[in-house]
Amino acid sequence: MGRAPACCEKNGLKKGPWTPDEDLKLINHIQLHGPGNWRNLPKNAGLQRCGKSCRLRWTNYLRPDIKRGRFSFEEEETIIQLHSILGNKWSSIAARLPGRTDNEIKNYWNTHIRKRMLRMGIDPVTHAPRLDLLDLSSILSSSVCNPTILNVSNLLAGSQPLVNPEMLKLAAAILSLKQENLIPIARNLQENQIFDSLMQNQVQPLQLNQYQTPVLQQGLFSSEMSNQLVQANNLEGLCSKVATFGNCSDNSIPSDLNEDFVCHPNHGNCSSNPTVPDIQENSDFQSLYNSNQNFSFESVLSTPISSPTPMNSSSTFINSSTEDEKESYCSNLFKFEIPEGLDFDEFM
DNA sequence: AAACGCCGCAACCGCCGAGGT
DNA sequence: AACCTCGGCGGTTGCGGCGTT
Repeated sequence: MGRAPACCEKNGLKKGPWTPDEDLKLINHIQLHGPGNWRNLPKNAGLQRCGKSCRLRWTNYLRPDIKRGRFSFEEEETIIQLHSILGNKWSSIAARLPGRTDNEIKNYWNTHIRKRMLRMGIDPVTHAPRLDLLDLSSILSSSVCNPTILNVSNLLAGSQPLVNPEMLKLAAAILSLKQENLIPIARNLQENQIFDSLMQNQVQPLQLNQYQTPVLQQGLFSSEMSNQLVQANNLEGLCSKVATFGNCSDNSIPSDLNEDFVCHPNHGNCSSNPTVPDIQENSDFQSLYNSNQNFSFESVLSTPISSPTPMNSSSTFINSSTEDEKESYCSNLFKFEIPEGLDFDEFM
């Protein structure tokens, strides 16, 4: 696997995947002489590789302290939390996850977490709700508080609609519920501060880069950053509420909403409590985000890099769970899936 | 069974900063 | 100050496995 290194090709050095024999040579040499001096290592170890290739092979794969296998829930939680603070500083994130390499974390982020966040309507870069979803929140905010304001046809009119039509359907669904004397829901939404916080967000999108290393060094956890995480959580709550209602066989739901938002049949929450869905339902993934509200730098950064006790040592691993099961955490959390017809790239 | 397409991840690329001369 | 070497980092690529048609 992997690509052929240009430098190796130029120098007549071997390229591509490592063979077990090469691995053995590299391991034996490092066991005898230790890592380092990568430039001369290949020659001394009898390898037809460039030093850089040897170093990467060692640090990303052969190092004895590397932990293989699936990421635990605790690890995933830590990655997301740290990424919200550090951004794509994979080496810094890896330093807090004993046994994991920056490359492994980067890969896991790009292939699993990032995609899941997109599905959840969370921007994986800023960890804030997606802007198009914020548009929805502004519609809801104004219309729930002042129902005379909303004119759906105006929002969709013109060559460039103000909002994504799919989002508008969601808004229409909520307004429909409100008109069916479901005011408490709207009030509950407001109690979650979703409107205020999201409105702020809409005006000033989060610039997470400003919270990188300098903030870390100061040991501060920005309240604004915390708010962003909470806001993301709140938006999830909104989605949960809306989509849970969509799961009801209630005639108050516009038919076109049900067409586009596929609800999972196994949720069945509406039957037990059809009017006020509980956004605090058990969900590992939701608790993950909820935990951000209580997140402190100390809790993460206090773990020594070389700590003999991995931070997940006492946690419940979900290594045995399949990716589908992890996905189900999300679907349980939000009670809806983005319609397949929606092109995420279109919103990026 | 073969063809096709998607996905995960190992490995490379290119750039940068630190340290030495 | 300028240059060079080395190691590290984030971004990207593409092979191989696997599921689907």
